[in-house]
Amino acid sequence: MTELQRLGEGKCMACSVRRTGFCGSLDPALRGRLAGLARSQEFPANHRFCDEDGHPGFFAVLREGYMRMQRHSIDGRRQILALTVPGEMLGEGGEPQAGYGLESVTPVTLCRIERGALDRLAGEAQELRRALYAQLEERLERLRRLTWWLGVQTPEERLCGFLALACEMLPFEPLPDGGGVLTFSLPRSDIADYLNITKETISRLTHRLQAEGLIEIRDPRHFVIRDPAALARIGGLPQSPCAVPAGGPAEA
Amino acid sequence: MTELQRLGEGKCMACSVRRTGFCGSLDPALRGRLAGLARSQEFPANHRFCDEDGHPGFFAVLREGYMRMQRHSIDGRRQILALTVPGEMLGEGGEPQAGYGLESVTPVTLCRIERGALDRLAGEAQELRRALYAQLEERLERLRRLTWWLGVQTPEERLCGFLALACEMLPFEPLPDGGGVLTFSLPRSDIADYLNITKETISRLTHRLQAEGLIEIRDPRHFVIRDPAALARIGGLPQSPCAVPAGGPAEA
DNA sequence: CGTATCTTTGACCAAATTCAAGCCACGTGG
DNA sequence: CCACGTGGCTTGAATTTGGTCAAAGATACG
Repeated sequence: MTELQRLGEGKCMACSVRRTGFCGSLDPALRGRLAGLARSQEFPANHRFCDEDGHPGFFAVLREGYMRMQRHSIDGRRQILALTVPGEMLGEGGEPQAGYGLESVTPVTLCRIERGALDRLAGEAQELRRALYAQLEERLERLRRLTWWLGVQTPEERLCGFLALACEMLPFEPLPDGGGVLTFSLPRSDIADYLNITKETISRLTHRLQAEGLIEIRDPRHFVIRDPAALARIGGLPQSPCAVPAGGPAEA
Repeated sequence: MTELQRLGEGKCMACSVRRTGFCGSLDPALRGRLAGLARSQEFPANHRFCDEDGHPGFFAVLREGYMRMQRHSIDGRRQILALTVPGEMLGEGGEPQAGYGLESVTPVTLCRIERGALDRLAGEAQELRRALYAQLEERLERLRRLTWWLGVQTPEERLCGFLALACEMLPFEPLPDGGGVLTFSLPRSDIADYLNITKETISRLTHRLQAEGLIEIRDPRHFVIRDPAALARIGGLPQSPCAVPAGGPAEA
């Protein structure tokens, strides 16, 4: 009930992810009702939202920054099971989800809704239920892709697939002569623990891809990618790997 | 509308998975309504229900046998993303799920419901929606575990985890002096493609585990497992790895 | 008894990890 | 302005592990 941080219609109207991702999939009336329940909050990088012993009724839409959901083994090995980009929701399952930790990768801004209030609204609004279900299916699909990567793809294929996807999910500045510049805010270690390769291997592979002319390393955080589709092909992704809410028909 | 194969109340009453898994999670009245829509069908081993180009509105509960959901790469590598045991539902997502093939591992008996009829019933019965959502979450959780296995666990750890889980999901005949006999109907190659190791490695590992006294190989399809919990520990699983609908309290 | 299928075993090899050190950009403080 | 420390990235050499390939057992079934 902290009036201070209440989001309200005005701030929601101005939100950059309002028309994308989870919020974008709702109709304006419902989004308005949700906005009334939401509070915006900022957190620093590497903030631990909940540890691997489960987390409380947490639900939020990520407005800015990146988050990771991860798990550690006793001896320190880590697997990142999901990376969340702005516009996506967090805390999809109603369950405690013990065993997984949720942390910010970069500084983040969340649009947070109390679990109970969300559940009450979902109880009466079928559309919200459908949106939540759709997000859960999207999560499942992404996890299948990750499982596929980890299972049958070589490190090189995984990295290529990841780069191709990154062109659609991370900041990607198109260049006049084709392709674009991809900006990573994620450190190598997080990419490594997502794809289950070491950061050394990422380094070796990116430089090999550069030698093959597939990418160009501007600096460690900026890659020029001339042909994302070529990477997608190596990574074994379908032509348009990730459903981006842009309306243009895919070229045949 | 094939009256011949209609399940009806009687056959549903006699079904072995009626009180477990998906069906067991529904209340009797709803289960009765579903039974009216269901048809029982049998299929041979290795029957392809849908290939990797997507499948039509398929929904069923597996009554007997095992199924696998898998994906192939162009050069023949395969990843099994889910193994389905009796009592579980198939075709969880409403979506076409392009990219994944669904096949029987052994001869199977399905209790099949037409997608449209299921959706109509779900539209009016909140409880059914909840059950479907719960199954989707269960799928997500299992896939996370598989991702964890593939990502950070060694082949030995994966196999141990798999064996421990198998004690709860596959036929497990308790022995008087502790432990029990585990029966595999799955060929090594399917286990291998699920855990992403080769069948040769499975063979080497099982024999090593036998040498270490953790298991005893009766014959290729029957293992004696004295202490499933020990395997679960090696496999990095929580104490009671899989929620089995048996009511007994876990020992501390 | 032969055939087919599945499992087991052994020898060799490739690939990614590990470990170690070096590099670079950045911010701090003298 | 420059030394210095820090964190992240890169590079190299040695090592290990599980895969590949090939062939031999085992089992079921006609």
